[in-house]
Amino acid sequence: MEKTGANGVFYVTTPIYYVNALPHIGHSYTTVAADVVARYRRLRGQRVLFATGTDEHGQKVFRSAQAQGKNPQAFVDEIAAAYQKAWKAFHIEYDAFIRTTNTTHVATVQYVFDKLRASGDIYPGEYEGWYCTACESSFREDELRDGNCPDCGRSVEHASQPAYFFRTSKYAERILRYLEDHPDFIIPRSRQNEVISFVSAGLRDACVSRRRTDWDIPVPDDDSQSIYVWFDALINYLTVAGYPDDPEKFAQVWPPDVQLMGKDILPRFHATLWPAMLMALDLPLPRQLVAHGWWVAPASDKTGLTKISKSKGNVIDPLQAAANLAHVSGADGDVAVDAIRYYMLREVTFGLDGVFSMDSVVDRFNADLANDLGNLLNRSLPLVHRFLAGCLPAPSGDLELTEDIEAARQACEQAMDQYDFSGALEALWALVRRANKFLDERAPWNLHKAGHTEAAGQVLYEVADVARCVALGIAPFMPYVAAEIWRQLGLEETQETMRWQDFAPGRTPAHTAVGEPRPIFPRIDVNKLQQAEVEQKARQEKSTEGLVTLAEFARVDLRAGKVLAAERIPKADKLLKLIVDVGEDQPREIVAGLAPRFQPEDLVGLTVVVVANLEPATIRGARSQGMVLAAGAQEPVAMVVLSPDCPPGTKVR
RNA sequence: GGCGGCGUAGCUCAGUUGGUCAGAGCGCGCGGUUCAUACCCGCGGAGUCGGGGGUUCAAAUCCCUCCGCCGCCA
Repeated sequence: MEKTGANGVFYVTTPIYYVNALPHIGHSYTTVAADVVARYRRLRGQRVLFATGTDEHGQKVFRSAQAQGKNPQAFVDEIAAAYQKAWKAFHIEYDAFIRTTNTTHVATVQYVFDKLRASGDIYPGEYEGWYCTACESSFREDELRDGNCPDCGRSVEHASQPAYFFRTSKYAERILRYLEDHPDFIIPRSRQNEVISFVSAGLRDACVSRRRTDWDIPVPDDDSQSIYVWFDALINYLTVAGYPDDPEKFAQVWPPDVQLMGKDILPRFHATLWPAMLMALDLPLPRQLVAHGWWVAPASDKTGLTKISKSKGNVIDPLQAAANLAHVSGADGDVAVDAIRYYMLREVTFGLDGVFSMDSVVDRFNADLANDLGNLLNRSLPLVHRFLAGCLPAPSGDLELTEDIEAARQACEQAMDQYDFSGALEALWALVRRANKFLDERAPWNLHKAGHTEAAGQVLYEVADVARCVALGIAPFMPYVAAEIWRQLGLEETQETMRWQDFAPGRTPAHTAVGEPRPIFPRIDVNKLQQAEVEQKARQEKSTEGLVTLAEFARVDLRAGKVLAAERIPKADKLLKLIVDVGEDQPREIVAGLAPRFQPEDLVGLTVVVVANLEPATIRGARSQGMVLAAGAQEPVAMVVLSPDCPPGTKVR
């Protein structure tokens, strides 16, 4: 059952993304990383199956469609198309885009369910608990927080009904043993340790069905039940591989070589439920699971980092960042997209959280791409035209950069094997720097002046040779840029000609006629950039004295919030501390100067209007994460109150 | 509350089993160079390796403790 060498397909997956929302930076990050892996493996000559897709079932999707007055299929079609469009813009080349509403997938899910029910791993039981429709998750009584969903804080529905369970518990021991026998199963190691302790605490059987609804996969032969969305979703990896109807394909593809994901869906799903399902099906487990961290926005108040979320108004759109980068640098749009791909994988060690800021994007672009790599080409290729009539010589004698090239390739391979993308890029840049230094040391311009044009030619050959190798190395990360470098070197840049095995010294064909050098990464003048920003700001402020634009007003995130609790702040006459549910994971703490007019008990239960993206502040030792609207110029006179049926989190505008 | 991790140059971070381990990149300063996108190359760190204590001939690296931060679980 183990796929092998010649026929083996390198199978890499991203999770399938829930269509309740449009693609955001987290999705992009995972998918870009998977694309880098896929491209790297293709470059190495391996057959690759790179699968991504969309997770389209569930009540939440159904309700979102309804809310927009669309039928659910049209709704999911639209969002799936949005994902595909985004991936295209990101230069992502997947081999399969799986949608859970595909009939083949539905059939696979039902097949698996049926098979496991027949084997006894899925058994009927009684579901007792609390269900959060927003999270599609059920909780035991003791897991609730203040009677609400522990994940999102929303209210939960009591549910007691027949349901099917999967015997996760039966496989806990085996999973634990597997983890211990395969120390590299989960990357990074720290996550593996977390999972080990998670599993050591024991696993509960998972409820894998729900009361039948209109937008999910029915349990075979039981119309009263439908299949739990996570159970449905995980099976996508099997569907893509051809399970169970295409055994030939399946034999070549299974198991996945690597499954990439955000750290949030590792322990409960991919590292436990998923392996247990595979064990129950008697299928091999994926070779490796790789969990990455979050991108966070720079904190405005220096108190730490803030997770990116719409409510905080700090959403980062990498495609927008690419557009901005193209604008401020004058770089080609495709180069800018590649530069953002480079940035995301170079800036932060894969696995850790990172700060995404335009400042650091500009820094990376200038320092790494424009100065180091771009300038290497730009200072060497013109010399080939000037001294050598545009034609590289044949290499002769010992190539001086041989060891540097080989060391870079090895370091790069090793890093890529461990999904250490920043390490791989670092290794390549050591080679870039070495080549820049080599040019300085050998000064071909001086050699030429002194009449040693042949020697100058050898130096330029070696530099071009390094550029060619570096282009191979960065090709998985910056496919457009790599091809452009090859074009400028006068090489044919096709999938057949660009091969990893040619990441070796002396493989640049003799007498290659180099192309026209053209700066790929136009350097950004940071001073001008800052000046432009300052001027623009000044202009804006001046022209709009006393008035706010619609866009400015739209920056104020007003939302309905339900006051869960209120209390006086000791030794403060005017302040009350409110706990307000604004429809997020956690209710917020808000300090408000309402005490002169209101008693805490006047406020509890009210649905008020909250400024959700106000800069947080610490007032009298309490952390205030927002502001509630009230009438009254100085002292509060009346609260701005919404009708009680308005759900917390509803946008107010 | 339980388990685990982190706190190293202005910034972001590397530092396997204790002994060239006090480092890299960025930024900054100086110098060189001028082929190049004011670039590149070289040189420059008086950093108590969070505080304190301990083990050792020797600790950023092991142990204890305190402070701060984070993750998973409850």
